[in-house]
Amino acid sequence: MSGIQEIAVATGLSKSTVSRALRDLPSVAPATVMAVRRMADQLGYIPSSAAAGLATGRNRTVGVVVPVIDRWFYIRVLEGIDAELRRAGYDLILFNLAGAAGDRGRVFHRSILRKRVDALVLLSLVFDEDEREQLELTEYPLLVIGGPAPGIRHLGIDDHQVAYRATKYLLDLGHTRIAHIGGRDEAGANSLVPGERHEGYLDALADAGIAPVPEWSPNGEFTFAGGHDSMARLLQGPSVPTAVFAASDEMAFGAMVAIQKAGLRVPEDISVVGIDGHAYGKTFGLTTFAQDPVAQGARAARVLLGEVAGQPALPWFEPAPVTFVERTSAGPPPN
Amino acid sequence: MSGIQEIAVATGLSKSTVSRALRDLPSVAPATVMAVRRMADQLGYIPSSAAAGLATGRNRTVGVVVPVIDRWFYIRVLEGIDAELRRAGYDLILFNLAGAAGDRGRVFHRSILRKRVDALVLLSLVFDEDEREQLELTEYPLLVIGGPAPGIRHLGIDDHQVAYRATKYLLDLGHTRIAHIGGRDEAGANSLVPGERHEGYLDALADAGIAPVPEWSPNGEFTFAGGHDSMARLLQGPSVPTAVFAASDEMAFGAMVAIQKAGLRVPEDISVVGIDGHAYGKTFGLTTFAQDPVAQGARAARVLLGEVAGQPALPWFEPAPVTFVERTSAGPPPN
DNA sequence: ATGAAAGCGCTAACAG
DNA sequence: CTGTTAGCGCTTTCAT
Repeated sequence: MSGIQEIAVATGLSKSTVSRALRDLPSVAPATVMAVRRMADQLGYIPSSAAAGLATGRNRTVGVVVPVIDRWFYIRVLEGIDAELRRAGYDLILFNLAGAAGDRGRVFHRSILRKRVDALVLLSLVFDEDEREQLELTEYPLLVIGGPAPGIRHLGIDDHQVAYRATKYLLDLGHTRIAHIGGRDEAGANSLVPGERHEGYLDALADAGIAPVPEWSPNGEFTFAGGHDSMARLLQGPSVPTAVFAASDEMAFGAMVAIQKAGLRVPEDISVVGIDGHAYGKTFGLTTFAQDPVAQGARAARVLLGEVAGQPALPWFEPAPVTFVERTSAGPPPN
Repeated sequence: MSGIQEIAVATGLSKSTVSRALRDLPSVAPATVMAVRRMADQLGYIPSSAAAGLATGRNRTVGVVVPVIDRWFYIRVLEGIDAELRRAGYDLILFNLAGAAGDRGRVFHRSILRKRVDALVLLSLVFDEDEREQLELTEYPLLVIGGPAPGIRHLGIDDHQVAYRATKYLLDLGHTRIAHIGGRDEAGANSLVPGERHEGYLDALADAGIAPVPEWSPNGEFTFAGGHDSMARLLQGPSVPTAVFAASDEMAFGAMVAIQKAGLRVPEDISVVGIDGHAYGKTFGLTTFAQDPVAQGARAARVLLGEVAGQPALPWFEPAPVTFVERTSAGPPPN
């Protein structure tokens, strides 16, 4: 049924040698390795990760904590992490805080901090004092992807800058009446991202000498429906903007749909730009500032894996690259 | 640093008692439990899942295998599974076959079958002889969610029936020129779902005495872009359908966008219905046949957890419920 | 290049 | 209600 032991007796070798052969450590005769190999899968040997983990203290597993999972960005990051982990023979344990029905604390203590993972990736999460302390107590390497997180190194784009660029792009096109569909605190994400992007927008406006219209910064909740509803409301306001900068592509799509529903055209009547590089962008013709979450995830996984293997910890990351993708959703303001 | 042992000496109890107290087994004096508890977190005790796993043979983990992750359905199912698992104190290991860069076999042997999970959920996957054999060799309970999978019990909607109903709905509205945007074999999914849905469509047409137009069953690849492109092509054909039944909501959205881009209206010029119950549906006004993947995932998790706990295995599942959601994307054919 | 022996940290009978 | 005694299956010095 199970066991390195069986292989040992079947081959007439010792457990140690079999163990070494199976992990192809040096100093095992090639012939021996062969024999062990053959016997192993002849017996249908399946290693016990628990036993190996107990013995080595390593679980060959990294945890990924997401605030919610049904968001384009998180999913792509997950893909990037997964691919890299898989390549290294590591498994990925997913912790979805949203699934915990508000019981974030329990997930934290009972699951995440359990000695089950060798490293941890936190997605767009900000932590309170207590949580941060807990995290620091953990021995393993960790990092945040997505938003800056006070006290923890983080990997991601420069949110403020990209928002500034996006707004500036609209400004340069001639727009002066620019709205920003952003978010507040994402469901449990407690992330700094929405704020950073809003600031970037505000700063670009300020640098252009334009006073922001308070009603023009609705909360799109970082969802398609939220973007749509925000735009619909904007369209009914006493004065309507000629351009919209959405803090995420999904919200931008929602806004575009709302604009079209209202019988207006993009970009002739209203221009729209987003941030992300969502797959739907091409079809929607959305002009956007694309980031590469898959690469970010892969990068994170590589760094973590390296550190688990003993490499010195990287204290911080340079900002992840952003690519401007010009399509057809933005143009000069009407008339 | 670690260990139940430390707590034992610190409290003057034995390892066993501490172990019992920590897991609140019966037959431990309440006072003892208290004492152990306090000492445990005073010492910052973190249990070793590897040790527990080795001792019990249980890992408190279930694996979920997805063909690709960036699909609405899989993500929702994942949420359902995760929530239920979390509640039971189980962890979820994610296996993304797409991430394996075609190396499906390796993921299979090196990871999935490793003795690391207590149960397995397979999403919309069909297996070849060899894989099925391997799966049967595993001791733990498993099931497929999504598509029927020969040889393995499966939980999901009745794909043929829902497709039949969707087509019938269009037929009853008076349409006779109905196209079907479906899929072939999803990227590595190797699923039976697309075929079943196509059959349902064909059968409904046949029952209505309508001969299908071969060109009207394009492959939308189950993606938004695929749905869009398929529809765009349909629109350029020598003859254009008055209604489209998309095998998934995402493809339906793509089709709607293509229709609008062509200057046509939904449903006045062309009706569209989908399958799924995607969150975007409300905004798009899509009439669809909604399923509840979160519930399916939760159900699966509950069943598996029960079986891990010793309950007898459920041999099969009744089809998951489908709810007809009538919105505004379908109406009678023009003129 | 291979073997022997001692654990890794916890659970599970079996006593008491 | 609590303690003792064995392991779970693998890795890892230390010998040989």
